[in-house]
This record gives sequence, structure tokens and C-alpha cells, in this order.
Amino acid sequence: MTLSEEDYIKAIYHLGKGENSMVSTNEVAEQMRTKPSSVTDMIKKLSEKGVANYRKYKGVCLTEHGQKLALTLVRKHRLWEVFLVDKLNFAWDEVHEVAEQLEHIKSEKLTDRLDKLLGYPEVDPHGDPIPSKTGEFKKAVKKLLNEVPVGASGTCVGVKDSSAPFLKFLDKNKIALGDAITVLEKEEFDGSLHIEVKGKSIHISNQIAANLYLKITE
Amino acid sequence: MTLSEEDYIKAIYHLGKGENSMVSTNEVAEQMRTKPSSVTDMIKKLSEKGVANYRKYKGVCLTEHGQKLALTLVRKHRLWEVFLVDKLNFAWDEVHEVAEQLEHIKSEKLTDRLDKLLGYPEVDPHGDPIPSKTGEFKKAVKKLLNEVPVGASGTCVGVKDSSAPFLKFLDKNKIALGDAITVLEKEEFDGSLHIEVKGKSIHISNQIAANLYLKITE
DNA sequence: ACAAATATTTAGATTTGCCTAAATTTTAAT
DNA sequence: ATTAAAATTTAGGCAAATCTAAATATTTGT
Repeated sequence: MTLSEEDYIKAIYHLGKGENSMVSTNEVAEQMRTKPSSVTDMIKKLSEKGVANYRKYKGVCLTEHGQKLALTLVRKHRLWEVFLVDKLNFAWDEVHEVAEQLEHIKSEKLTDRLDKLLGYPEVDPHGDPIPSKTGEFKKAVKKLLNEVPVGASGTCVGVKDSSAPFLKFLDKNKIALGDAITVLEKEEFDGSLHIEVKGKSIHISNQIAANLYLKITE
Repeated sequence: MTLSEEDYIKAIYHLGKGENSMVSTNEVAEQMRTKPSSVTDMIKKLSEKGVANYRKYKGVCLTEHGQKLALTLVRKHRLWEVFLVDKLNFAWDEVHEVAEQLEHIKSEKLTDRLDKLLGYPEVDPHGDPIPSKTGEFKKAVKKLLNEVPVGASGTCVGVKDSSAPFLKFLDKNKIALGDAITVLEKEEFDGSLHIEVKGKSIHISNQIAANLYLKITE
């Protein structure tokens, strides 16, 4: 598989956590399933193009210009996700791969018209915010379950820990991605929660709650 | 510029004129703005993959499988063109380049859902037919002006001869792409036409008419 | 602070698509 | 039918992205 400059920019952006922190060669390599030496090569090129700042052995971050490019990619990716769900009735959990391809289409007009068609959405189907044309973010509607206030409801849209044991736990407790969840009560002393899922009330530890993402709906 | 296998398949398909005739290395090279030797290389690879039939010095055509791939590409290209015009209000003459990118997106589900969203259109904005999922074509609604029956109307959607002199001629006669045209009268002896364009009645030779495409509307 | 472990870069090879130039085959003209 | 012209393929190289293995730098644990 041959990776594009845009793929590298995206990886650096995401690893930089929105705040444009320095990311290491190995981090990028692992994220992109490639070798560190390949990353070094490409990063040098991005650096020469004025897209990234690279310092040997120190890591890499995006330049202002690089960040603009990254934001544009994120914007396109998330707009396409909304399109797939809202207009083509894809399920929210099957859009990523296709959006991954669509985000590389080069046409500013296309992106802007798509934005308009969709009614200028502020978040994607996973609850992640969509940057505006000028790069501004609205706040996310996605929160870790343990940060959701009592009484609030949402849809389970992702996990932070995707290890087998955790997923197994979810399964055993009949919590699935896509489920509607309401926070009923929060224990003071240990942060554990009573939540309602599929009409059933269950009790989960803070540990668990800290690894489940909710897209808040009310 | 680095061309994909799909680009080659498309070129071979289009040069083969729908009927899957043998096309020459040089034809493909010219169409793709690349060198004959590059074409030879790629054609060999396509042949090994079972997508094309290649005989040294004789030319190339698509296998059954290759034709399926080509049809899928044409289908995707034209569906995206309809999308851009109908849903995103692009002008019909500015969609080609973007559709050229979109046609490479790999997702059968996406294509089928798009088809549905658009109401299963049978022709694209240029009047060219859209293959169905199973590869069937409806007949084109695009005709050369000299083949259009007297009384019929349409929109000028393209030229066969795109040389500067011809385009200059069109300009001088105030015929532009996108214009509505009605055929008023046809001369028996030389095939020349009286047509109405923008409220004006003008007279054009068969020669000219044989190089103007109309998308028939009534 | 030092050695061992880890991370990163460099060197050199590989693959792929493309190119130029030379060799070969086919086509066309007399 | 023969030869000149045109088309096509082959040979050899280049550039880009990647990989492996070796070299170098940084970090960590004691």
C-alpha cells in the first residue's frame, strides 16, 4: 500500500491531539502501519514542502499551513460521513472506510456545496465536531460516559479501550455500539454509575464509564 | 502524473467504442497523454491480471471481466455527474473533472445508494446513458445535430470537433454549450439545417451539424 | 553518570510506473 | 514484392515510496 502525503498529514494531526504537539516517528509509523524509516523519509519531504516542522530525533509537528490542510481533510471526512448517514442511509458505524476515500477528493466547490446540502452540520455521526470552512470548531457532542451529567442521554458511539476483554465485558452487559443510554445516578465515593440501556437499569464502574463514548442528544 | 489501472481500463473501453474492438498502443498512449512504451508495460500487466487480452503488435481489448470493470466505472462516473448537477447545483459542464475523481471510490453500497437517491437516472447531464447495476444500457439521448429529426429540441451538450477554428465558428454564430436548440427545417440536397438558437433562426451546414451534440429533450 | 534498552536515522535494495533510445515488426507506397 | 514509413516492443534508467539491516542518538534504570 502506498500512502499519500495527506495520509501522513492526517496521522500527524490526530496524534498531535488537535493541539499541535510534537509526535514521534514511531507513533506515526505504528498509526499508519508502516516502518519508522519510511516515516522519516516522508517527514523530511513534508518538512521541505513547508507542511511540517521536523527536528531530527525530536519528532514532528505541523506548520500553520499543514494544520490548515489537516483541518480541511477532517472537514471533508466528517461531512462525507454525514452525507452517507443522512442522505444514503448508511449506519453510523459503517461510514468510516468510505469517508476515508472520499476525503481525498479535491474540489473546494464540492465540499462547500455538500456542506450546504447537509444543512451546515456541526457534528458528524460519531459526535465529533466538523470544522467550518474557515477552520473553526464547535464543541464536541461526544463525551466519555463518566463525564456525562446525571439525567443526560445519548448514543453509544465508540470505545476508548478496544481491547478484547473490554469488548467482552460490554457484550456480557448487553451494551452495544448504537445503544441509547441514559445516566440515572452517579455514586459520589467511587464514581460508579447507574445507567439505563435498552429499558434495563444497570450499574457500571467508573473504569468502564471512562472508556465509553456517548454522543449526547439531550 | 501516475495513472491507475482503472484509468487504462477506461481508456481501452472508450476507444473500443462500446463494441469491444481491438485498440492500438498508440491510440491508448495519445488518449492518456503518456508514451507508447508505458502503455505496453501496463497492458501486459492488465493482461496477466485477466482484465485485458493483448497480442503483441496487434493491440488490446478488454476481457469480459475487464468490460464489467469498465462499465462499473462508467456507471459511477455518470451517477456522480448527475449527483453534482441535481443535488449540488453544479453546471453540467463543470462536473467532469470532479466525477473523474469520484468514480474511483470503491464501495458498491455507495454506488447503489447513490443511484437510489438520484431516482435511478438513465442518462447523465451530457445525455449519455448510465449503465444499470447489471451493466445494461438504455439508449443515449444524445445525438449529433445532423441526426436530429426536424421539429425536435435539445440542449447543446458537446462538440465532436474541439479544434480552435470550429469553436471560433460557434462563437461567431452565437452558439454556446448549454444553449437550447430546435431544428426548424432540413435542406434535402446538402443536409444543411435551419435551427433556432436563443430566439434567432440561423442556417448551418451539415458539416457543422455533424460536430455538435444535442441532448434531446422533446 | 553509565550501561542497557529504546528510538531514530542512514544506507542500500526493491518495486512500480514512466521515460528515452534502439531494435523489431507491421503497414503502405511504388 | 520490396522498401520506406509508421507503429510497437525491448532494453536500460530514473524517481518515488517502501523495506531491511546497520549505525547512531536518546532515554531509562540503577
